[in-house]
Amino acid sequence: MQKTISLTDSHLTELIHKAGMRPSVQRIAVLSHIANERTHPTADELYSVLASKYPSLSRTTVYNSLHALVEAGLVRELEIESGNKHYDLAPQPEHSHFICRICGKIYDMALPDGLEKMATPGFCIDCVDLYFKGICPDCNTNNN
Amino acid sequence: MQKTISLTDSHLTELIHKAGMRPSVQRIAVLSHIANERTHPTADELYSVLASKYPSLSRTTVYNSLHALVEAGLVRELEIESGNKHYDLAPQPEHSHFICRICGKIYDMALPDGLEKMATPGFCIDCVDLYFKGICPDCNTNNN
DNA sequence: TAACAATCTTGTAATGATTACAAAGATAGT
DNA sequence: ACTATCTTTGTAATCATTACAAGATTGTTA
Repeated sequence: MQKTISLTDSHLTELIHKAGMRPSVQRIAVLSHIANERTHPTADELYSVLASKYPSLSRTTVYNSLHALVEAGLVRELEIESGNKHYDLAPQPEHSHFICRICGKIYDMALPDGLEKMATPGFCIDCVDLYFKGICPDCNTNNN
Repeated sequence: MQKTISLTDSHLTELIHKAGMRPSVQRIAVLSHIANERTHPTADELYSVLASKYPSLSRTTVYNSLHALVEAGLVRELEIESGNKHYDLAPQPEHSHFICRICGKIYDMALPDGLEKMATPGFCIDCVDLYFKGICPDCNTNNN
């Protein structure tokens, strides 16, 4: 089992504040879920989970918060699943992602250094996304 | 200037036929455009271009053709741009892709061998997608 | 070559994620 | 407390994609 470090709300508040945004309850909730659950949720998954805790929460607010957090560089958008954007905490070691075709779960994977050197000279690279697709160990076991 | 090899319609017909599908005019047109123009078009771009040549063409047919061609392994779906699937010819050397944030053009790039070995043991990888984003040489020059 | 069955195409309607927008609510600084 | 600014909320719109059913085309068989 992997040890996870929980980011407290006051720490997240500080991060949001430093990014020049107001640390609203909703933004903290969104960022906290992404940072501490590490499930790479979609906007809709975030809404479903948080709506029970914050009954007045609007889907639009989740989208607004995500956009603001991405803009601030605190959150990163994953385009690993067609038609559904997933979100991951940004300030952490660079890594790649794997999505299981059966259960849909997204896992963190290693990312080799210097991949951007693969690019043809003359191109200015500011973002590298490496996505793997296949079957995860859990689903592989269950289907045997 | 890069030398391009044109795939004739009769060759594409054969490819489609071998894949167990009927080589309809529409499918050949879609595959031919993807194979010979190499612009990594979206479904909508394909529709716009081909509709002038085939006035009765339906958007649904473009989607149907793309699905069938992807299913057959002749065409590959790129998820490099959020909310817009792009399409590329599949049977060609493995490569990665770069999208320019300014002009939106997609370029082919190298792909290092053995990337799937990055994955954590126990995972079964059947697909590797490497995407770069940034500014292309053309747009870099024009903005200086 | 006529006829049947299977496969494709087409157009329209539906879906689902995301965005636009305007009004109501909350916050920070004076 | 006051005011300007920022944020949330709900509804309506958008846009790519999919579902579906009817009509057209093709391949096969006789």
